[in-house]
Amino acid sequence: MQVKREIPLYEQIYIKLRDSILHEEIKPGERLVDSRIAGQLKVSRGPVREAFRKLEQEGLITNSEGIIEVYVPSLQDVLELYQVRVGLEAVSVYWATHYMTKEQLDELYKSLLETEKAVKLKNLPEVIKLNTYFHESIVSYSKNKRLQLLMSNIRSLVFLYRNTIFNQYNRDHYFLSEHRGILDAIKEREPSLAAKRMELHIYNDMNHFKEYFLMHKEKEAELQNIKKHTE
Amino acid sequence: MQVKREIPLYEQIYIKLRDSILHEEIKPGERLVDSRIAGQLKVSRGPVREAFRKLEQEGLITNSEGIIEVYVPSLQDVLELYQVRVGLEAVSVYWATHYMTKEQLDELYKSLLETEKAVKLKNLPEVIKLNTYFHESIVSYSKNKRLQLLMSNIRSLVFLYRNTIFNQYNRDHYFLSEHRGILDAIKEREPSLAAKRMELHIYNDMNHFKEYFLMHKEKEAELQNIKKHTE
DNA sequence: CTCGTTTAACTTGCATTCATTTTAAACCCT
DNA sequence: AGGGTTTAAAATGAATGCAAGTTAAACGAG
Repeated sequence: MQVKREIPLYEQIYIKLRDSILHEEIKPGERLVDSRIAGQLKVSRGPVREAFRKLEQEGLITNSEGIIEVYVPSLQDVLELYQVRVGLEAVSVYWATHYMTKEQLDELYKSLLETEKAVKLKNLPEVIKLNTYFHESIVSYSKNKRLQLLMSNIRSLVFLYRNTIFNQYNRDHYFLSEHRGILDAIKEREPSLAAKRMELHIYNDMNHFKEYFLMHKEKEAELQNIKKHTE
Repeated sequence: MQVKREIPLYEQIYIKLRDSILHEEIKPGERLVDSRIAGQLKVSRGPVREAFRKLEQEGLITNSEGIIEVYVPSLQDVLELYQVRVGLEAVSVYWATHYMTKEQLDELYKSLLETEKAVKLKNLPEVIKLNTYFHESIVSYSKNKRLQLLMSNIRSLVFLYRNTIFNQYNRDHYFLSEHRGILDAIKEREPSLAAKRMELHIYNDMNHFKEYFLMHKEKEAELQNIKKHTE
């Protein structure tokens, strides 16, 4: 019999802070002070500092001259993350094509139908959920643990950014056919084709994100202008 | 003017341990005890523990039930790392093709000639050095900071593994023409072709590594058998 | 009111100390 | 000698204490 050792405090604090950052209870750019957090959580500063080091290595917080702040991704950062995703998800689907069973594939086709429904109903949260499911499934079917680890880190950062700057960017329904194209390539057991389609899909996604971002910034600038003139 | 704050101890310890692991002064599987290291470095345990958390997050050490050990990669792990490399380096060369200047390209061609010389002279350390230079250059020309970060982490782990299990696996000279093919594609400014060739190159590398590994294991098993019979 | 100085609070980094658990060695009894 | 118990050493986890530096507020002189 194995007796489980309880999870150490620094690990619990790490998870708690990580979640708080991803759920925006702690906002990007916000400063983190070990003593303050230790006080809030009623623990000593030691474990809090250890948690900081983990978050720092993960990229969720920055440490510049001893000043700890929640990571604030720039557009450049997000584009770089997308480029990395292109590489990693292409490899994912390449190997997933080798390993996925017919049942697993059918499941994804089914989920795709649900996504279509959700798009028609303009149920955005559901669309996002299903879209995430699509990508995460394929990554997990790659049977590559490291790929999964890297992708989960990246997803955190992209997720953080999206929720930070604007609630969601409204993607059109074009991605449905792209998803279908990827599944079709898997069905035909053509890993390279599947990878190619995944690449294009994510590049498209990236470009839409970029456009939406710039549009958003423009609007913001306009608002600033109006504000200035009325002052 | 900026006055630089001195580097904190935990950071120095992190770097020191990291290097020690990569240079095999600390061997894979070896247990790390914070109090012992603190004693050796004549510091307190606090900063050592913070360094541990960074190394842990980076994947260089494992933490199972509070027992900290240097990461021992399995063959599966290394193959997974190679698969990840395929994705990341393909993306690297894709973007490097956009950004590399003629001078930078010429420099790599020149380095390739040197590699050929080194291969002829069977100067293995030089070959390895130049090979690493080739790949790292392309990653850096991608102008993607995150890509560079991920690749440096991965390189550490692969490096660790190679040096651990056997000193070096002896790759044939075939990779020279593959490198040349990649550079040619960059010269023609064909990002997709360059990416494709990089993929194939790394997959080839991976397969050779695998073969070499299994051969090595076989020999080891034989030696074990002989040992048993003579006991 | 503004600029500069003083000073108090805060923050970080590191060391020391303590409690608990784990490991290993010594010991004893049969 | 073998097996089990006792006990001492070591290791982890966490709290507290302290020094040095930074920030910011209070204060006062011009």
